Amino acid sequence: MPTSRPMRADARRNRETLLSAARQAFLDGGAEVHVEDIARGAGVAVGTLYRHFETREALIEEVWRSEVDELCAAADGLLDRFAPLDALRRFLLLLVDHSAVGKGMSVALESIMATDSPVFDDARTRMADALTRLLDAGSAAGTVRGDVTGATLLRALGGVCTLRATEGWIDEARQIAGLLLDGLRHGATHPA
Amino acid sequence: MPTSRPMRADARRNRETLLSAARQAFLDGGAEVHVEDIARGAGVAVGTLYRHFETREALIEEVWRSEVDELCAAADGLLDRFAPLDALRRFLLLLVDHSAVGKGMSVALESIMATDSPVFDDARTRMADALTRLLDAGSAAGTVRGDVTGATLLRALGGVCTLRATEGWIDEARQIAGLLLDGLRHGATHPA
Amino acid sequence: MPTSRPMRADARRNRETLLSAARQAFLDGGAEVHVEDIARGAGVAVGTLYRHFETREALIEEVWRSEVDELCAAADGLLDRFAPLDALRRFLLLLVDHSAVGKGMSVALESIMATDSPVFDDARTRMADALTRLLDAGSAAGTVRGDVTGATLLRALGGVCTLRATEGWIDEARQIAGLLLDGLRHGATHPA
Amino acid sequence: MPTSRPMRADARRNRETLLSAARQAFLDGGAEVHVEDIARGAGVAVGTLYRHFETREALIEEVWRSEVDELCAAADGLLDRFAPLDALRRFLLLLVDHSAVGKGMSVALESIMATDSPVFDDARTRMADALTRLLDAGSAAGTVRGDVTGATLLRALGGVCTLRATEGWIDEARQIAGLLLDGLRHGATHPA
DNA sequence: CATGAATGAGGATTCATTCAT
DNA sequence: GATGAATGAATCCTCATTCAT
Repeated sequence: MPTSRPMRADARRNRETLLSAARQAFLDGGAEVHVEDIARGAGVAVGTLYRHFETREALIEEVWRSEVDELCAAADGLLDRFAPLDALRRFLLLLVDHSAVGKGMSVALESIMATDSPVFDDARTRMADALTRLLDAGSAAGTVRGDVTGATLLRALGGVCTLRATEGWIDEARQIAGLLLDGLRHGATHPA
Repeated sequence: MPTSRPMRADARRNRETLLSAARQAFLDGGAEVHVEDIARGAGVAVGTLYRHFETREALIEEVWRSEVDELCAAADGLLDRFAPLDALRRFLLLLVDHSAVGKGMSVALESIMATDSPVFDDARTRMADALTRLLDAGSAAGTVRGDVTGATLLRALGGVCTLRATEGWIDEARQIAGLLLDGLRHGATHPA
Repeated sequence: MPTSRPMRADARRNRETLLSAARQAFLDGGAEVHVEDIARGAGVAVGTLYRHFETREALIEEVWRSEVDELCAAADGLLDRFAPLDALRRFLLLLVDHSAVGKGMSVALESIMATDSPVFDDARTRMADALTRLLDAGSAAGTVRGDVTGATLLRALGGVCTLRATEGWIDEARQIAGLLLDGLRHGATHPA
Repeated sequence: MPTSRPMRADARRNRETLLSAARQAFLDGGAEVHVEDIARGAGVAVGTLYRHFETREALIEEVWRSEVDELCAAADGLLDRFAPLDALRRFLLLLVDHSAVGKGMSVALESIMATDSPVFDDARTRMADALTRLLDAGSAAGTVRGDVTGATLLRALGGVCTLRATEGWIDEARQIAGLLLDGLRHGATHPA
């Protein structure tokens, strides 16, 4: 009886479905989603939800973790392939798109930033670190001002993701990203 | 609450105390404060709270309205006394200070932006309008780019106010305000 | 606003009713009574129960405490008025009657003895102390053997109270009390 | 479970293991053990548990039955080899030891006595009958008072078995057994 | 047969709101 | 008018039992 036998196929599927349902529920109804709703949204009973996630909080945390994982990886990937400023721009737009396709990032970001619960310390730190890497690269290249930290930019991104199915929000979000990018270029030593 | 009969002095005092207590409670405990706590904070019983405010939502709305009134008035006052770009800068810093002195603006803004509940439509619209007046003045003067709406800037301000007693958040908030301001100047026809 | 204004008449009445209902519920259904049942039994809603008692456990504890208070007081009263051995005999019979009139003592005793939860340490200790006083008096008078502690007698009393609406249980309980009493006299220095 | 086909060796082994695990679980955690825990303790999955026992209750009943079988057999064995009063004394001490060696008797007895569920009627009756045989023998020999029934003594034994890993409980249990024995001798026609 | 994932009724607790005092 | 006790729907979580793999 190995401690971690590979999860049964249907169980893994349910786990994924639950995570998706939770993401969707966050998008639809904000942060105070009810476990019953998530379960119903995934087409399973609450018991199943609790088999996969210790508590409501644990599920929420997991949703965030996966979102953050994805984004951090993207940030590093962009840095490998593009010039720093361009990587930064693309990352901000990625954030917008990420929110757009309903991946739940908007709520994630919002919660990560709006709370100081230790539960999200990790997510916050990793996001801030990813942003710091982008900013530092730009700063080293002289195309981004050097006095803004990843943590600060993370806060500033709130507006990009704080949206709720408003008409035309995508263009709005892109414009905000553009504003911040212009602001970051403003004091650079080698203005692009 | 018939307009005809003026409210008794103690009743009016209770009303004000309740509004203050609610503001303070929002600051201390986020948005999901309990009515009991607000009432206790005001030194009255829940029954008294309900005499003055139809529902919990009505009280919250009222708190927001007064915050927004104050800020909108400030925006117009600044426009009267300063050049548009300067007025905009001062307004952004005012927002930061407003949050700083515990006036509850941060939570207000957050809620106004993060919800699309019709309850806050009014507050949202008035805030956006105030910002639009500031932006339009700058745009007319050629010191602010002309393609950003008040509604968009309102969203972008989320990061300025989304803070929770973090060490050094004031400097962070000011820096974000600065970033946005620089971004807004970037495409202006007459760069300052 | 004095910290402890005397409780309103109807509130006090509800509190008492709830305690009675809880006692009755314990008698009827053992220790795993449901809060809803207790509340219904008292003719109030669960919310009222929770206004008076922090948690289910707190209510149970309170029931026990009042039962134990009553019995300990009785023990001391008997010692004042009767010779030690007689006081002991009367106390044991009192225990039987106490169970008989549905005061819930049986379940109380059972729970007190069958658990080592710190919640009941106090109740256990006070009961044991009361019994020790009775035994010591008898021992000093030479009518009760001197090597049995109150704690041990408390355990031995389990059988007196462990009963569930059996036909003829009162006589049975009295007989058990008699057996123990005879056992306690057996090694006395001055057999009665 | 048709009697016709003998149970497979591994199936029988699982059944035994489950009974042991249940006994142990009762000892460790009281009466409200969870089926999952029992199954885990036996190293099998719940499904296997349910293959062997219709319901949780059925398993519990089975545990009790085997305990009671063992004790009743012991009672009769003692009567064959010792004088009635001696047999009774030894039986009471056996009960103590039985509890001591973790055979689960304490919980069994407790449950048998503390419930009037028809589920345990059988166990209760057989235990009472065994005690009655011991008492009757003593009564016939004139060394035990004749007016106490096995059922009553069964109830009185509660205190002997109601124990939870208390320091020094064995001596306490033996002393209680001694008290009861002395009480039973007290009114005998031929006091020992 | 064994496994352990899924079910879902049931139970404890919270809190906005009402209403007797 | 003020008080704070009572209400009860709503929510999170548990666990005996079933059933697909």
